[in-house]
Amino acid sequence: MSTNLSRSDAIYASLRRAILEQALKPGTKLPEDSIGDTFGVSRTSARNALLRLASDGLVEIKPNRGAAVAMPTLEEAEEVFALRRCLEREVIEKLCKRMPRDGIDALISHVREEERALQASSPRSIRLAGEFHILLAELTGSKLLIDFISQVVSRSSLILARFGRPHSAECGIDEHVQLIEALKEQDPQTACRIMDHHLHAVEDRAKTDDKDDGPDITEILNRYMSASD
Amino acid sequence: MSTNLSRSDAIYASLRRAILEQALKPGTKLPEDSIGDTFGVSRTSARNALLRLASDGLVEIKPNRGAAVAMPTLEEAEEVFALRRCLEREVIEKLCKRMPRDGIDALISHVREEERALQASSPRSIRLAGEFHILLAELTGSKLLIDFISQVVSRSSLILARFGRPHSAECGIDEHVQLIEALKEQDPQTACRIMDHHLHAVEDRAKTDDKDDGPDITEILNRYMSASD
DNA sequence: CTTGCAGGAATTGCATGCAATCCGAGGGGA
DNA sequence: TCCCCTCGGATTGCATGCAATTCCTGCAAG
Repeated sequence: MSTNLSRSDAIYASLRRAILEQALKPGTKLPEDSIGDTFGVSRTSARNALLRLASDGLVEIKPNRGAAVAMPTLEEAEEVFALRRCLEREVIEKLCKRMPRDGIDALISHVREEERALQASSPRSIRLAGEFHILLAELTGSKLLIDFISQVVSRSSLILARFGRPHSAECGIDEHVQLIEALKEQDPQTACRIMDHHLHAVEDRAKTDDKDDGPDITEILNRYMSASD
Repeated sequence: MSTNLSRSDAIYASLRRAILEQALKPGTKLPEDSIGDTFGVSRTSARNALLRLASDGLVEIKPNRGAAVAMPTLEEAEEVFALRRCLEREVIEKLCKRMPRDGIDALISHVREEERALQASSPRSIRLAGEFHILLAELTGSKLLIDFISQVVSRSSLILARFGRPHSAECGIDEHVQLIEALKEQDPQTACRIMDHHLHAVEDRAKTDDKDDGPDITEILNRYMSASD
């Protein structure tokens, strides 16, 4: 069966999307009760989802204090980007050695979708920009690498939500296109250079810019209850 | 207070140690009931601990089927070691650039403890060998790097438990000593070479060698209930 | 004006009960 | 003999109730 989605899975997915699309901003409190109520399930399932998000680094859970969307510090931001450079280099090297059939096509069509979302000013564009990098990792075929890249990309999104300019399209789409070109030519030097530049460009958007906590999470969550993409 | 250990924390720690010291072998089933009973808590807490172990990759949870100590495949093993080389290189580069005061001393004293445990044929030696690498990561000061290294090291232990020779001391302690020397000289070339060789030596112990499932987990767990090191 | 402290509201941590799910054993039919 | 189907055991998924913990508010003393 394809309906393998237990209730906590659905909540996990919805919350994750809401955070990655910056609908839930860093610092927003996420009480088990409210989440359970808005999704029509008990605290147990909500708690479960929050635990998983915490292990992804997307929410922080303080004992007896509750969960909240994680607020990465500038220090953590540096750690994330340093490690991300390391991991993305590994991805590029692997892909230059062996790019799966139809890999380039998949990348191109993803970038197309990014462009579409960006022109429509859809909040999806924020998430899609990150998922481009996850798609790169998926093409390597290494489950673990996919996992790790997903984590640093998610955390990067969070960092941009915390420090970046509001609603900045985190990734320059041109750079994605250039990267695809270098990968097609199996040129790891160029590809790494582009990637480094790309990540630096993202990193440099870190400007101190604090935002206050969001008030009504139920209102936001209602928009994210559907499991559709 | 230092007693910040909720019940599920204690269970998580105990199970983790038992797995890393290969007292619980890959494939061993871990029913929530049994664990809860042996630790004197309800299934809720046991479940919580199992969820965290699953996100570490140490146990696999199949929906409605229960949890079991993860059985990594040879394919996954390759992924783990490839990524581990990538991450450990990052650690070495960071440490050659900046080694914290007393870092070398900490490493030396850790190796001493490894030697002691090995001579005593204690099961701790298996875990300590892995923790040497975690200590290296800790010296970099990057929380995220510590986290990722911990994951690949844990998974490596699991792989050795599954495929390696029984009770092999996974890491050659001499190589740990050599690595410390290279770090002291701030020689990343040599350090990386040693590390690569070191990891290859570990990886090469992968010999197909299946073991049957362990019968009495309660008996094993009782030895791991204490939170002591 | 600041400081200390008690009371209460909010929230989680945990235990337990019940229903749902999955797998394997065993019987009946071809 | 082989296959399918049903039934039962085992185990989890989820909901709910209660106790424990934390923090915040307000008041009174210095």
